[in-house]
Amino acid sequence: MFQHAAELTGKKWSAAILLAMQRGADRFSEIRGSVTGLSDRMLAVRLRELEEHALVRRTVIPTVPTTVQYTLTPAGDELIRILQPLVDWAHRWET
Amino acid sequence: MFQHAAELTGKKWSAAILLAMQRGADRFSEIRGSVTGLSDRMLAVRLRELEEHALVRRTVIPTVPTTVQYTLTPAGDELIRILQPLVDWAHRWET
DNA sequence: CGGGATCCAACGCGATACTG
DNA sequence: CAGTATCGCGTTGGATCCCG
Repeated sequence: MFQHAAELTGKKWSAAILLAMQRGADRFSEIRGSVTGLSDRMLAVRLRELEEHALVRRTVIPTVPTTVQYTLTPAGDELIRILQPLVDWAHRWET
Repeated sequence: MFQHAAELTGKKWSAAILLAMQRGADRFSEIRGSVTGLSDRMLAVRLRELEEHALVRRTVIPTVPTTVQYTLTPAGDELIRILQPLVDWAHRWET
């Protein structure tokens, strides 16, 4: 059901995180830095959800200290493009 | 912010209600009847939210007993059309 | 750097019962 | 017909502290 997609993207920060990733943020601290008000915990929780739903892929890079890279999967990439009209809609009708 | 739109449509039943209205349901009991599992309370709550956000207009018709008509505003109508690609996306990627 | 663990207040929403 | 009132519990999400 589409309900899942709507509830997932409707959750606080989810869409903001995806949009940040689309803008090029691919590391934990980059995403957190580009979304104002987002806490460590919520970012971690959301990333796990997005990963479970196969919208985001998590890649550990064995450097010291280890860095982790997050990339959009094809499904995630397509979703974020679909979300764009919604962003435009919000601007058009906002009070 | 578009966050509001995402959170609003992400709430349980919201999108289902809008879709029911697009399919022609314009009275309280019609909407409730066309969305399986939807309770009186949740429909009333959602309709109030949607009305506050100017996606739905509420019109009281002074008959006996009084009937109430719900119609999509231009904003609501546009939103529901924007939501359609999301529905398609969900079908395409669902596991 | 990239998180996990815990605690807790606020919210979401289903069930039930009642109303003009 | 078109709602409102109340209860009760599960879920969310912010704060804080800790870790490899």
